[in-house]
Amino acid sequence: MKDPVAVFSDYVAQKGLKMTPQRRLILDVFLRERGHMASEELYNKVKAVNKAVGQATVYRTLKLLSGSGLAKEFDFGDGVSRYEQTYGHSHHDHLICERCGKNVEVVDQGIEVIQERVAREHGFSLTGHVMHLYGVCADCSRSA
Amino acid sequence: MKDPVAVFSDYVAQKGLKMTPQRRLILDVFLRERGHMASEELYNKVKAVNKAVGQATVYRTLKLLSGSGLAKEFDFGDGVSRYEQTYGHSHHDHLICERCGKNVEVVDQGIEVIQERVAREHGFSLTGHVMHLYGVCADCSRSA
DNA sequence: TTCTGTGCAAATGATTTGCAGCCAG
DNA sequence: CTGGCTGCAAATCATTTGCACAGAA
Repeated sequence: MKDPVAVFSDYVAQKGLKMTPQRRLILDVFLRERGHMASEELYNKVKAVNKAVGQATVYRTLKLLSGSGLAKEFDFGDGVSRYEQTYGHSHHDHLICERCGKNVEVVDQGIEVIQERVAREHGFSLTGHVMHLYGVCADCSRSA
Repeated sequence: MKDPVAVFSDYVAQKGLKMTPQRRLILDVFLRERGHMASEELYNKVKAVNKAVGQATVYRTLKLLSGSGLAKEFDFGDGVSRYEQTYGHSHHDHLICERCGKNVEVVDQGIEVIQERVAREHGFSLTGHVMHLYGVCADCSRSA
């Protein structure tokens, strides 16, 4: 399995685009992080390494990462787009606490199978899905 | 079962708010529609009846409808919030065609049950969920 | 009367885009 | 060289908010 940097280089090259130091830096910082990250968070972490990088570049690069398949864009319903790593990360859904915002990644094979079946029943071929379960986590319901 | 207008009146009264002609008009227009509607679409339809109604009032009223339980806010990932009627509509998930945007409402009891179980396993008490299945519909895959 | 609601316009906040110069291929 | 990049600031776009007046309870 190629390393993510190579995946990105290939994607960029194949699109006739260029590999720049900014893009490499943003990719590095992005890969170093776990979980979901908003563009602005990433921008701040990137600035910590190189203050000269512009916010627009981070936005533009995140789109490229998305296109290359290394990142996936998520929208949790607060007006901020978040991105999560998909490289070496298996698919998962989200279990979100409405009180504290805690975000747990979950997978259930049963759900995946049924989703496929539901789609097929309606003549759809499934390409992806987003499932967010909202609730109250143990900690929050205890301290309520 | 009370009619939706009564549900809204009660909600408004109980909150110490007032029932105004604008709110009634917006509610009427909203109820007359099927499917998912963005604030601006609703605003346009409302304006067709009464040009004097302001866009901000539509936004504000949609929030109230949401709070009253008559509407549910949805975010499909394009930066626009959409609302769908929940009155007399049972819960459902969405099956969305990536080519033509077709949006089919689906329910599967099996998924609902598993979702509950998954949440419980993580100590969460579930309050709601959003599930969007993305794929290509029969029509689009035929004409591809 | 007393607040709450409304329309309008200005304010927000995230994301995008135009531009002039820079640099990877 | 050349067309793609970058940083900056200005521009968008959906949504929110401040305000003075209007109107429901």
